[in-house]
Amino acid sequence: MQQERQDPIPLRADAQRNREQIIQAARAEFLRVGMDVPMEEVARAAGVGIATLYRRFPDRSELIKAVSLDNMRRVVALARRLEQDEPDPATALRALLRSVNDVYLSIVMTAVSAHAREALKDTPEIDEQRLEVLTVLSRLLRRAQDQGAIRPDIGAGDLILVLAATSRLMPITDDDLGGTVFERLFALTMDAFRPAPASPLPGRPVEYSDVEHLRQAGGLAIFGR
Amino acid sequence: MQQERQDPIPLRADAQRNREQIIQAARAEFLRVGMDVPMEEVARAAGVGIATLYRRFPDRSELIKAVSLDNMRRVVALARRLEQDEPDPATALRALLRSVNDVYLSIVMTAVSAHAREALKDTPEIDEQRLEVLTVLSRLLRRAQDQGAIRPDIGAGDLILVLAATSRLMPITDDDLGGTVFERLFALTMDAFRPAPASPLPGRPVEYSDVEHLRQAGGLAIFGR
DNA sequence: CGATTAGTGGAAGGATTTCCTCCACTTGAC
DNA sequence: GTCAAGTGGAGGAAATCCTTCCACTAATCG
Repeated sequence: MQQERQDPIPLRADAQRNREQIIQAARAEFLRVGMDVPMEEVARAAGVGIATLYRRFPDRSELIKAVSLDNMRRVVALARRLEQDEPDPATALRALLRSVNDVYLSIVMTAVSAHAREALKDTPEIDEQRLEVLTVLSRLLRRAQDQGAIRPDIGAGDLILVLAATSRLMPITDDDLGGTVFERLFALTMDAFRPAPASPLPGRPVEYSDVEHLRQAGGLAIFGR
Repeated sequence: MQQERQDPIPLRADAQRNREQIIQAARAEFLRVGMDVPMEEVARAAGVGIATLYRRFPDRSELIKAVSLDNMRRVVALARRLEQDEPDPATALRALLRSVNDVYLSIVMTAVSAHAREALKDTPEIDEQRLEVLTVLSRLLRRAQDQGAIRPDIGAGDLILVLAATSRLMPITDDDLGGTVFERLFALTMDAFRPAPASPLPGRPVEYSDVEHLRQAGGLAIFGR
């Protein structure tokens, strides 16, 4: 489960460390700039040379694939763990959404960026895992709504789109202020979902299929480019 | 006030029309892609040739300047009108925030993008107008809080950052679904600001100076690049 | 500790994107 | 109808980005 590959020549210790640093840096840069961030910026952020990056990931597609899979696995693991261990659906949902960026990367970014779509074209595992996350998310949402902890007039699509927007507020540096600000804004955003809404929302709850539809039409700025 | 310049040779009718189309298209592309969007994409979106764009705006800086000024003027006009005509501060504030993108472009984007900072370096009017918008925004917020219409534990900076994130949800095409979805998500976001918060927010209210500070540190993803 | 070989960084050439100018053609204004 | 302002798009210059190559470094193993 936790194993890396079948059993190719294991990486040397330093190479393994670099590989992980690259994935982590790439993830951050993808979120900060986009999936079209220059490879050299990724290398610099990871503190390695450009050649090291290319040796490990022969082209951008491979890097995107590795980052996406790594991210997906983390989200799915978290989602499963939460659904199993946390009896209160509202708490579980909030904890899941708390890793906004993972969820955003998992559900939206891998489905939106042209680079990502190309890179992940022949990787069905991605779609499976995305579906898994979506399923858990929807289930938690419904249960939280059933027991009155979340306003009833929203759908999973609403949640995802708000998340997608909020992910832009993720702190990049280790700056203290940045961390605090994110905590505040996340809490603030969550407050929008509490029950007894101030006013009914226009239209009907947005589902994930609507998000898909919007993406195909390039309907929202967040799907730009 | 409404006059275009001192009195250079007035543009021919079709040229004037094209100029306006270009500004409008550039604004949309800036929001969709960023201030580094290729000039040709702007031209295409405006339905004009690349040469026409360059004839009207000799380089990117001029275009950014024109778009920013146009946008600023609209926001300032709206802000003044609202403060004068709308007695209820909460309603006025909401109406102002309703043009998320104008406000976002005015306050954040012109202060963040490297291109924009370079282009607007010697245009003090921009800073004046931004200050004007900020002043009205802060005043409306405080008044709305004083009369209990908005939760007391937020500052203008919180508002601006949430706006900045929400602007990513702006509809791009004329798609009906996109419009509705934006309305929903805007209403949802506003609901986060209603009084009697579910839980107190961590930290202290974020002011605009904090936003500036964060920008300089590149502290949030939204300031990326 | 020394040999071996996977691993590394950065320079550099090639490919691609983007900028911007030029000019033959079109169209509004008078 | 004249003509100057205006237009589109081709194409060269410039910048950006991708990728390879190779001399050098440092884990690993005996």
